[in-house]
Amino acid sequence: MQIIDAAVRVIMERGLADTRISDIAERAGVSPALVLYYFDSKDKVLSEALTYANEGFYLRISREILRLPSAREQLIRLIELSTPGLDAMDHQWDDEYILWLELYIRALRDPEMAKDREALDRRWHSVITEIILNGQQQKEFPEGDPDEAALRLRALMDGMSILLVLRDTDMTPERMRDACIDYAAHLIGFEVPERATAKS
Amino acid sequence: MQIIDAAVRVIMERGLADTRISDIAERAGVSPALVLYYFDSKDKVLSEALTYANEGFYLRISREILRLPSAREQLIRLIELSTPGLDAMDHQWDDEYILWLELYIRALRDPEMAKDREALDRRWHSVITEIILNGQQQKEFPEGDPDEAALRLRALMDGMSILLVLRDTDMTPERMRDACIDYAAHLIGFEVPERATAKS
Amino acid sequence: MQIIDAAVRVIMERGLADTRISDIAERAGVSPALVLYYFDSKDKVLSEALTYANEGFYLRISREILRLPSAREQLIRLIELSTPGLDAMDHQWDDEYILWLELYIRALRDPEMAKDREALDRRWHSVITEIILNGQQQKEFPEGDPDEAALRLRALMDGMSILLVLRDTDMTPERMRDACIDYAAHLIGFEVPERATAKS
Amino acid sequence: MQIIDAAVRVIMERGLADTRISDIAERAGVSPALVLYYFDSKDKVLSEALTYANEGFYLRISREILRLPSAREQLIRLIELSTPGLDAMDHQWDDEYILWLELYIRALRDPEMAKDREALDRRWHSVITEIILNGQQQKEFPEGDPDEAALRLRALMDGMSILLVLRDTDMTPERMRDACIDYAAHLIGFEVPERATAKS
DNA sequence: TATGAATGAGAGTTCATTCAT
DNA sequence: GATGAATGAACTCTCATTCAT
Repeated sequence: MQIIDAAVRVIMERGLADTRISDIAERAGVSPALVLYYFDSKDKVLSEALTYANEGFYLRISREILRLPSAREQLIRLIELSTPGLDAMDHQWDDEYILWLELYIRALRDPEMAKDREALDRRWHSVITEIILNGQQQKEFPEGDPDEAALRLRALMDGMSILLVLRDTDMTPERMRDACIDYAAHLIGFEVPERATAKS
Repeated sequence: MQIIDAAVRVIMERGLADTRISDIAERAGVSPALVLYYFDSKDKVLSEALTYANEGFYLRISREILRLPSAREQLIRLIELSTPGLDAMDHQWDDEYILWLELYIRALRDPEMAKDREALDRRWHSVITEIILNGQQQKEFPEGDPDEAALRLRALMDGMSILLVLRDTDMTPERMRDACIDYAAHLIGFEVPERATAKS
Repeated sequence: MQIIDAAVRVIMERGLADTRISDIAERAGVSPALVLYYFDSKDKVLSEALTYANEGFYLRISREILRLPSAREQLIRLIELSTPGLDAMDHQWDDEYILWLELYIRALRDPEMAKDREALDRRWHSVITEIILNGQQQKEFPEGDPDEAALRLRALMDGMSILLVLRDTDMTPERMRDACIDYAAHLIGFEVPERATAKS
Repeated sequence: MQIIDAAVRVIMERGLADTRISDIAERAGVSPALVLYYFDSKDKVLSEALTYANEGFYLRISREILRLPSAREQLIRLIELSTPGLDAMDHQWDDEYILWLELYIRALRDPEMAKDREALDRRWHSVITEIILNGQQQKEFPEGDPDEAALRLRALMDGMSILLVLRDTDMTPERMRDACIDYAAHLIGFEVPERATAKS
């Protein structure tokens, strides 16, 4: 929706804490009162915006990954799509990871948000375990604990994404991609393709 | 100082965005006006509190690590000390990682904070590279790129710390410790000690 | 009408000052916009509701009183019907006196309402004086000033009704009835019937 | 205090429901924020203003009455002082009865206020019963139930005060005074002094 | 007739900051 | 140093009212 979209943009720009209802309204081209007409309170707008954005992220990734034939390719593509600033085509979402960070911070104190956070993380987690499990069943990957692998891989991806959205001078999208692919290969037990390592 | 200490506590409890000058004053047992008498503005109090806390974290870790004889032990201890909730002795600092998160969020939009963040991260980074370099020079570790290893290890530690302070149901301090030690061993090339892997 | 009825109920429950158009609409099962379609403004709805309710009170009382043969019985019945909570049969109107109070308050500052208030009071006053006059003409009552008697009796009834709707612990419907009948008897000069005094 | 005083005036003028914090602030010559600095919320200001005003009323009356030698004179003076607009000397308090009305209305729905209302009424009630009891003990008045007399007298005074503050065309301060004195004489059993009846 | 969408005008409240003492 | 008093600037939220459909 128009308002939720505006909210997502504003949160990315100003941060959750500095987002005012009037910012969202202005961005959406409506009056502040209308924002509260649809969502009953500021908190509700922000919550819905956050979950909506994560929903979108999840859908975008799932859709593209399901097309790929092998589990290894799926995993690599998932890493690439999760790497802010890697794909030249759609830079609109480079800073989407900021929303995750904001969600995390808010989840620290807001129990409602904590539940949302856990649910979203769990879904994200199962996207990864599904791929691994699939690869193991197709004998593409060796035996192993998919949950442990996914947990570790997710954590590395998280830690690196943070550095990227922070524009850390030492971190680049390529470095993140390569590190994550290497780690995934190590954890799950598959060969790193040539191209990826070449750039590192 | 009394006020800065109070500020750190309050930020941990309420979050950066929800911390009021009066909260800090109340915690420190002084009047709100006095807080602004010493620090000229709210932003200054918060900044100083954040860097002060990180300073403390850095000192506490450095001090303990320098005592240890081997690089491997230093690295493992560094990981353990960085793992929220692992050491039973001093739970006061379990949630200190929250401060890093808050600092990251603020660094996204506040250039001043961004500089502080980069400086602190750089110092933290060099603590790790120093250990690795040392180990390599002592022939304890094989040759390798200490920067790349440190960057990757730091990212995994960050990603896992987040889950711990978020009280994620799937994550435990032991899991974090083991995963990070495994990863460090893999990246740098040393043997994982028995005890650590046993619990994983 | 449906909307006016709803308005009366809502005013009794929430008070004049806290009654919102949307409350009335909700109670009437229509949209807030429709309320303003029929009545042009919030003030108009409230005014009409107030006068409508008083109209109803007046009609209910007049109808029942005119059936009674003697002036004394009429007066006693009028007192009983005006006593909140006395008649077990129709408790729906127990708190109707609240509407008078609200009307009084509003009449303090709203000249339009002040006129309505005076008109309603005047009609109520003449209901009483008519009864007294009638009784005097029928030689049922001795000579006297019906206006003075009515004014005084009304005031006592008002003062006691307030305590009843306030659920004052010292006041009961029976106490009010007996006191008012006693006073009427004293003012106008008739005998208090046995039953009434027995309970006092 | 300055602010409470201002609040009392504003409530008298605008009514409880229409009194804004900014009205009170303006009247007191301070900023709206200061009003909330001393009283934590609008409700608190209004409550305190109401009880403070009633307190003042009670004190003013008590002080003057205690000087008088006989119970009858005390009672008559109490009635006179309670009659809005009667005493030419201090017209500042003529409309103070408005505050009681507002308090009553609010007490209908606000349990906190309901308690205050009952307490204030009870104190007012005992002022009257004390006088009656005293008169009976001094053999100035015959035997009788002081509570019943006080309840009835209070109700008449209330009912008539309302008409006076409403500026009802039929009601005058003198009429109220005479009616109340007559009623008191009748209830308690004393002689009405010449002067009072002369004017009626 | 009936309504959902939309808005403008406030209102209370919060809070960093200033200043006299 | 230290504080209470005081304020201005926001900001969220409420609500009567309007209007297109």
